[in-house]
Amino acid sequence: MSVKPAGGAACAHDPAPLTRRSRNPHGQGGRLRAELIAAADRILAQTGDVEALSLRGVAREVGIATPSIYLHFPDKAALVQAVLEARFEQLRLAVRAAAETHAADGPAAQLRAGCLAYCRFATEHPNAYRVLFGRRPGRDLTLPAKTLTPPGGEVSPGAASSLPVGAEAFGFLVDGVSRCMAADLAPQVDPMRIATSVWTALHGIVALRGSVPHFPWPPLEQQVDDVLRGIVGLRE
Amino acid sequence: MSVKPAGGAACAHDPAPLTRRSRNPHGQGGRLRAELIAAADRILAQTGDVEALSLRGVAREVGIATPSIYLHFPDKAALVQAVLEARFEQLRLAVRAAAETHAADGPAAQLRAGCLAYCRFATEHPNAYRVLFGRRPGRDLTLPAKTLTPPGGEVSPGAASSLPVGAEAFGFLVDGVSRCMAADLAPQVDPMRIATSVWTALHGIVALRGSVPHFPWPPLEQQVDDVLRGIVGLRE
DNA sequence: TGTACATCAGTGAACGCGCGTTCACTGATGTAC
DNA sequence: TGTACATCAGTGAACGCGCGTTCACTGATGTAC
Repeated sequence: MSVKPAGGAACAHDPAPLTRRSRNPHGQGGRLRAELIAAADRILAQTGDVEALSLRGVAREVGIATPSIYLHFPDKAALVQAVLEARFEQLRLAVRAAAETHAADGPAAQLRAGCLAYCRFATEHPNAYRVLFGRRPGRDLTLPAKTLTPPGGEVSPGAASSLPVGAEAFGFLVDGVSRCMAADLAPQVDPMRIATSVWTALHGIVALRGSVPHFPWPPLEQQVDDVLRGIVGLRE
Repeated sequence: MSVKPAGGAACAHDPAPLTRRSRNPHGQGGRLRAELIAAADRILAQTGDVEALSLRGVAREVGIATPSIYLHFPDKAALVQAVLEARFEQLRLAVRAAAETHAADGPAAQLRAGCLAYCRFATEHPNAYRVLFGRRPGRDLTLPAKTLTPPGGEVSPGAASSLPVGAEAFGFLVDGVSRCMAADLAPQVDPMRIATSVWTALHGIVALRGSVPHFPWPPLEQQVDDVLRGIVGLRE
């Protein structure tokens, strides 16, 4: 007595729905929207490829008919954009939480905690990170603009308006670097310039780990500390 | 009198061939192989997406019927692999040429030239670079193993055997760092560890430029010099 | 020198597939009277 | 309290498309006799 999908004889057009979802009550149709984002996020976490995401695959994962997606998103790009926004928000929250947790430990420890949180998000969710920062830009998908005015920032309004949501996390980084300089824990140089090089260094550390996993990578903490010493100039 | 593709009435199945290629003479069939690699390379340079490359697109670009590709490659993966090998070779040659050109200028200048050549290749061919180092690994495509034994290397044979061809370029990097240390231009630390952090730093510098082009990036040379000072410890 | 034949480079049509999207429809839940 | 109706959440079938790959075929070039 094997458990079979409801429906018995499978429809030839779309594969048999593995589990038939129960319909949402009136006024709660919006729930499906969240389920769709979560399902697409799950699929992207496995493939890491935005282009390879298919609406039919998402519908299969959720257990609905494909056209039902159009009740909540006008097209595929809108669904993908919603997923990216959700992931950027997760990254932002992870970095902020780490920084707040170490607020009492001094600017250097706080900066280190934020950097490590960024790297851990990337290494623990490599495909999600790739989707956020490994895309070629200007293709079908663009992210919504959010304001970014980093302290001491040289970001022109025009440039900032097209920055991804993750730019807020970059603001944390500039802040952290500035505080270390203010506390005389690091040489006083343009914090924006230093933060930029820290960001690229961290990105390189985690991105190459994802692309060349068989390389004998040193411990993440060691590389991050090397960056904080070498680029920011943190003593200790 | 507009110039029309030969054939007049277009076939409905494959789009009309825009230019009809003249057939290769006997014994020269291999020429098409090179043309196919070049065409696929051209397409990838525009899209930067290995998954989005299609045999039909390549055939269109070259001006042949799609099945002709199978005379030279057993399947799509083989063609893509050939393209990647060609691109890796270009990167390797670019870095080596830069290093050789500056051989007489001392180890520091030579290392700097190699690093800049690596970054220039990446920024001048962003999509090609993305194809080489931005892929998620272990998907359908894997690169052929080539031996890598960097001086002072800690790369185990098992790990090295799965490294991409570009690993030879990494060998140049370890060499360059070692020579700077030997000439007492930089602190004597494990050159493999330093070279690894330089590689990730350079990768971050160029990869993020490709993914977030609207960011107010500082000049490439400045960031590279910051890395050589901060990570390698080059004085001056 | 002529001719039958083999080889080589490449073609045209077709296959089955998964895709995004559209369309007319269903059927349960709530609401006005 | 009963009932006609509107709303809401979701469905099933179909569309046209581009894809990788297979198959039997073509037609020019070279070669053996």
